[in-house]
This record gives sequence, C-alpha cells and structure tokens, in this order.
Amino acid sequence: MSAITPDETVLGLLAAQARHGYQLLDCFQDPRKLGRVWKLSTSQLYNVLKRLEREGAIVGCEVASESGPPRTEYTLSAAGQARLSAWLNEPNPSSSIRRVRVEFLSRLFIARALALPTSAIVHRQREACLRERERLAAEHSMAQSSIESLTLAFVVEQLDGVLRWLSTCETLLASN
Amino acid sequence: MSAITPDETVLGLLAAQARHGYQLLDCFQDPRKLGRVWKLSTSQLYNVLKRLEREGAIVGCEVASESGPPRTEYTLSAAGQARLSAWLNEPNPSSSIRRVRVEFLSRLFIARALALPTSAIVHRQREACLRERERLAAEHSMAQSSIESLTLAFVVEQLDGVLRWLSTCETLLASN
DNA sequence: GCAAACTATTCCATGTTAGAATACCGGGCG
DNA sequence: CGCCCGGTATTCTAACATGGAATAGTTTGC
Repeated sequence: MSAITPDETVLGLLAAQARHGYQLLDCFQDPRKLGRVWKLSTSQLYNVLKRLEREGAIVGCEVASESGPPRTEYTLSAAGQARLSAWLNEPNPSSSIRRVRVEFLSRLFIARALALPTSAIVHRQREACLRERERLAAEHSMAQSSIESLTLAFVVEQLDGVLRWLSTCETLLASN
Repeated sequence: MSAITPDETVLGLLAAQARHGYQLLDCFQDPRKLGRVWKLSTSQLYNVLKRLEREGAIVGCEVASESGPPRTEYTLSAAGQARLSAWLNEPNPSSSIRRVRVEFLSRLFIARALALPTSAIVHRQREACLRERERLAAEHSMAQSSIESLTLAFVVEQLDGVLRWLSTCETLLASN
C-alpha cells in the first residue's frame, strides 16, 4: 500500500450505506463532501471498485432501478470491514504533506460519517507529524548544500503548519 | 503542460553543460544536488530525454567513451534554450504546494547553476502564492461544510508556511 | 413519439512506472 | 591468459493509471 488511492475511503462510504458507482462518484465530486479532498475521474472510481471486488473487500450486486439504467450496488464484506477499521486505526499514519491533506481528511470524514470518535485519529496524526518534524529538523542541521537545506526547511515549515492546523481541527471537532 | 515533470530542469542542467543520461541521473539522485527535490527512476529520466529529443528541445549525439560503453550526449537546441528561459521567467508560477516544493526549487537551483539572478524568480513566486492565498481564504469564508472548511484551512495554512519560507529564501540568497 | 437531459458504466489509446535485462568496459585474480 | 566482477550506460517489458469518448437505458419536455 504505497500509492495514494481512495480505496479505503470508498470502503468507508460503503460501510455507512450500500451504494453504486455513480453515487460514490458524486461523493467524490461534491465540494461539500469529498470533492475538495479528492479529484477523481469516472474511470478511476470504477477502477477502484473493480479492484476492491477482485480483492474481496466488497461485493457487487446488479440491481434494476426504477428510474434509470440498471446499476451495481456494492456492499462491504467482512474482509472489507476489517480493512476499513485497520485503516481508521492506523497507528502510524503517513506524515507526508499530501497524505495528511488527503488521507487524514478522508479518515476524519469517514469516522464522522460512521459516528466514530475522532480524537484518537487526530492524536495519532499529530504524533506522527511531530516525529517526522524532528527527524527532518535533524537532517536539516546536517544538510550539505544550500538546495538540500532549503528543501528540508520547506518541509519542516510545512509540518509546522500541519501541526498548527491539527490543533484547530481538535478545537473544531471538540466543539463539534 | 499540466503534469509535473523534470523536463525543464533537465534543459537547465544541459544548458550549464552537455551531459548524457547517466550523469543527469546522478544530479537527480545526489541529495546535495536535486536528490531531495526529485525522486527519479532510471527509466523516467531516459523517458524525459526521449521526449525532449522528439520535441526538438535537445539533440543527442552518440559518443564513444574511453572508459565504458558508448553514451549519448545531449545538447540544448535553440528551441530548448527558448523553452528554458520561458520556464525560468514564468510570470505566473503555480502555487500548488507540491509544485512550489519541486518546480520553484528547481528553478532556483538551475538559475544559480547558470549564474542568473534569482530575486525576480522568488518575487514572482511570492506574488503568485499571495494571490492564491487570498483566493482560497475567500473560498474558505464561503465553505458550506466542515470538511470543505477544514480542507481550505489546511491549504491556507500551508501557503502561509510557504510565504514564510520564501522570506528565508530571500534572506539566504541575498547573503549568498 | 422524438429529442434532450440525466443516470450509470465500460472502453480505448496513451502515458507512466518500477525494476529487470542488456551491454560494454577495465581490473584483479588464479 | 581467461574469467568474473563491479561500475557505467541504456533499453525493455509488463502492469497499471488516466482522461475522455462511447455506450446505453430512462425519464421529461414539447
């Protein structure tokens, strides 16, 4: 699991409610939902569904619709449930800037959609970012060229921003 | 030119000095050079060279080596020169976080390698980031859901970090 | 009853990617 | 002298991602 894919996020959406591709696509395009977080094309989303089904995390079932063409409605399997909760409880989330922006926000969104507590998720993310910040600050102090130094300073600065932002997350989620 | 590729950076390296693929690869892997900025595999780099040659920006010339297999040494064409300087003087550089981290740092590295002034480059990047920050802050104030609001707050926070970091860039480059 | 718009999914050509495979050379070693 | 090894330099391959067009069914407006 190296690349950054919406797979687990799809599992989360399906855990909240069985859906078909087109509905999921809407979640990923509506800016009030995940549209600001992910930017998925049609084929990408249907690719994810195909992959998840192949891996046995979800089960598709062709259903006739009263209004429109037939659709394939997907449901979580037990394996999918397990994978989803492993993802939500990830002890050491990635602290790459992009991943925080995408994965962490997705986790938060899914946890809230499932009415699960979010404080542990935020806390683990904060810890991971703090560790990474320290690691990079140490590397920064040993940089051997100005470009290396500037690059590391950039990432440290970004992580400081993330940490500050995580604080506002905590505040907002506490006052809910 | 939508995706984020090292094409222009390669042009810059070749402008400083004619090189073959393996040497370029070294620049992109040595952490004291561009190794912290880009993470390129062999085939990626050779793909870039093939593309640039197909587009007429560079010219390859097979050379026998005294120590090792023959190599293809690349030189900038006039078109390549033009493209490079358009890239260096880009009036409205992207302010996506990832692009700043990668493209802007590459511009800086190349400008310094070519002994060109850097202050205009930094200034244009700062202006672009400021504009984008204001645009996103305005969108943030109109967010219609908590996830949308958090996402926009994240990016605004990151851009604030970028702006602070650009200041330290200016200081460091001035004291040179 | 026909066109247009919406719902839903698949297909296709192109490009990207990691990593294996190839190939060439000089030097050390038995 | 023959051979293998490690560094140099590039190409190949198979798998996967991507955007956008194509398909196809259904309702709605006129």
